[in-house]
Amino acid sequence: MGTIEEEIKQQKKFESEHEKAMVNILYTSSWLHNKNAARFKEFDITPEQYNVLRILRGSHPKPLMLGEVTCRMLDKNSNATRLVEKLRLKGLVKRELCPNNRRQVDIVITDKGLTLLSKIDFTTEEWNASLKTITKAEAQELNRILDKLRD
Amino acid sequence: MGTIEEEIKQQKKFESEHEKAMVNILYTSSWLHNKNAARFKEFDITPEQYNVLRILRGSHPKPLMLGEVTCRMLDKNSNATRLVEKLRLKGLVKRELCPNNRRQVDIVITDKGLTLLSKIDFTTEEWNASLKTITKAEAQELNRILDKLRD
DNA sequence: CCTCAATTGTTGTATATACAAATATTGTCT
DNA sequence: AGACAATATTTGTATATACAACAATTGAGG
Repeated sequence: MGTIEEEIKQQKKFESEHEKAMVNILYTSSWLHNKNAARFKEFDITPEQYNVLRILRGSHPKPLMLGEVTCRMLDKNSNATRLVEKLRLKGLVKRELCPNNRRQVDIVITDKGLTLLSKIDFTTEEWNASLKTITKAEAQELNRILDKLRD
Repeated sequence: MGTIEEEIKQQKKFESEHEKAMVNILYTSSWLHNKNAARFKEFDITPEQYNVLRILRGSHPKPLMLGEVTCRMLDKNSNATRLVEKLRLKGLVKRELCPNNRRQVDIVITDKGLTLLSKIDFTTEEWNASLKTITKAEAQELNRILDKLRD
């Protein structure tokens, strides 16, 4: 591991710190995603499916309709219908037509889903430790700058 | 736009600044990717295809074999064979079997590809301006922290 | 009530990611 | 030369992303 230039064997210098920061965010995100995928592999779910389960646990036992799941997802353009269907086939969530509005579909995490998440929780400590190359103050500064970038 | 908690309508507080930073990187990366996709749409290429073209322009007129393209890509797991094939069908790159090692495939950007990139270059100023919500010093600090995180 | 726009979700198609198996070629060892 | 490991790429399959078209339901206004 090293600077972003080394990682992608950049031939020419970046034109600006801003361009370099953009590439660095995209690259680091891919790196994080791969680490997450490896982390969840033994539990037979993907990072995206984990994210949906976390969202549903956050509102449990209150169900969320599909649209509410979508707007809480990290990637707003992804297709909650199909992600939820994958989880349903694994028995981790339930789908129910909402009785008072038949356009809506209520989604609830099942006991099996909650159990899976609590198993994954046990691996969180190790996970957090792997991010401790930066200090808490640096993490705060990172959050501040990223929030400002999207402003 | 606002803090990452608002963006994803987080119900509970993040457990740590580190966890929040991870989510923030993934979220900001998705946000950047979407902005990039919109930027390249009028040129009928995707951000991933643009990245490959940039890599090939960087070594032009020297060809790169597929493996060299792969290791320079932002996402190392993506499949250069198929990305390059899409670009070839658009006439933006050429593929040639390497004469001195028939396992290798040499990839070169075409004149059409170079012309396309130079057209896109004209939009770069506007693009850079949109990242100027953060200062150069903040971009530097961001780069430093991201590099350290991956260490 | 009837029409029509808005809401909510589903489906189709193209692109890219993730990973493993398969293929062809080259270099090495005996 | 023959066997075999290493290299370079291709292909298959599953997952997810991006976007648009479609369908069903609801609510508002005449």
